Amino acid sequence: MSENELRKARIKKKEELEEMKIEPYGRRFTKMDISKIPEDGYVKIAGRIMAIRKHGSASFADVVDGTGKIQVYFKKDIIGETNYEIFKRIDIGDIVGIEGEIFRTKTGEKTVLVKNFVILSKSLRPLPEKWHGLKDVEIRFRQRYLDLLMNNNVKETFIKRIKILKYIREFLDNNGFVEVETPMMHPIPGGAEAKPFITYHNALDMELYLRIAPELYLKRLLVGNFEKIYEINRSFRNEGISSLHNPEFTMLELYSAYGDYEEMMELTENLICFIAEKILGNLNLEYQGKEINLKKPWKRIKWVDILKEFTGIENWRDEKVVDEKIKEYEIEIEGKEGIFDKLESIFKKKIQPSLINPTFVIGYPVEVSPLAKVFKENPEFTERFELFIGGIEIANAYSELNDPLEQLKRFEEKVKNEEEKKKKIDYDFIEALEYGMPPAGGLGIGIDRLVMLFTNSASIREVIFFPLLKPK
RNA sequence: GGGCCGUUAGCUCAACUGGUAGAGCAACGGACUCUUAAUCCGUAGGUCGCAGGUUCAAGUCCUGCACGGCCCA
Repeated sequence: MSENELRKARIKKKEELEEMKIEPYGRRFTKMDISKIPEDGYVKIAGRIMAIRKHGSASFADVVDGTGKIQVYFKKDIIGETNYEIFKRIDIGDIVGIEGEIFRTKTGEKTVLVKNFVILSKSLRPLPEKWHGLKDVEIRFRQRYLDLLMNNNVKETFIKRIKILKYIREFLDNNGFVEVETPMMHPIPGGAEAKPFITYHNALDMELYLRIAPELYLKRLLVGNFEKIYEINRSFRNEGISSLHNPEFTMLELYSAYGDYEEMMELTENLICFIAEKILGNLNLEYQGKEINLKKPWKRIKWVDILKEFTGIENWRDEKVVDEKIKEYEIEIEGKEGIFDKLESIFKKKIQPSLINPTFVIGYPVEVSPLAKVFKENPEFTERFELFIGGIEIANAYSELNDPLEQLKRFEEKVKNEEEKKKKIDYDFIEALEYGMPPAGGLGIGIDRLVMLFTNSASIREVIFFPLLKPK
């Protein structure tokens, strides 16, 4: 039967129910969770019919709610002729409310003997097949509700995501942090290097940018004497889509006044281990076939050292040396990239995939760290680290630059002309710094990627309910 | 943006070197009052992603496009 015919057959049943004075779309129904059904007694439950096994005048069905699954038994003797006719018009996918007696079948399965039932929602479209589930990735992402309905492990993944967020809040709240909210619409995009989405405010007649990072606003709060703050933020970057990138994504950013990047390393270790103990019960993680051990302390290595170790590059400021390696590693370059883009490409290709166990890479060049404080003894590098686990970049943190004039200089170095300066430099932020921001440690953790690790997901789309897809 | 792969019934998948498009589940009709991938008998269901082209003949070969996946950038 074609899709339309299947739908028509169900609409016909709906109309027959209406002729029998049965509402096909019911109302408030007080029910108990299926997972809490006792061993015996009388219960009222509700849920979706996921399977029906008809045996003439008696039939079994599986009912699923948000908490679990139970078998129910419709018997003509018990519910009567009329009700059995109503039952016959129930399809797989319909949502029903049921009351009845709990008993055990011959095979020992806990079952509700239906005494009474109502139809709460008549489903007009057939669910995907019960045995193989829904596999078509495109349908899984576009119609996530079907994915959640048919594939149990998908729901588990998202429940883990929800728990991870809960444990992050629990950990931070217990460690003296407060959760704050800052704007998602920015007059000047800042806090990261990324192309923003542009939007427009009619009444103010101005362009606004969806935030690429909350950093500059959170630091304003440090100026305002908030000391330990975090924001679990949705940010938006108008760039490519890949198994690690969704245009909107969730990040944790936190700031600790009077701290530094070393404090952030300890905090990152403690936070992720806390989550691991809660979610996994231990510190051993398997990600895409790779064994990861989260036991503290995690490896710490300087950026220059790891660069040298994996590539042999010592004089990394020499563009000729870098270009040679680009050639050697067969990395394609669009031509316009600067030396730091090239170094990043080399890092991503030759070093990052090897960083399976948690590794803090410390001391990035100041040129690629415009918001970070430099080392006192070596101003070429910043007090910054990136954390890699399972070959994925998970976190980025630094001792926050709190010298307003130095910050302005760094911003100005990034822009080429006067016109761009006006547009791109957040002078309002500089002004805030001029009132005095305490030294601080700041940390950003990619939540989607963290969830990928803990759920062994190969793609970020597996951990975002509705990843961005082109409309069909 | 580039390369490779995929798109066939509502779902999961077949269809050999081009030769009348198939199965299971779901659906529909029937039998059946302890099944659980219920079983048994029967029926129906297709713009083979879209548009061109080659050919006597295209799901199959060629070109373009759309969407998706993986890899690269």
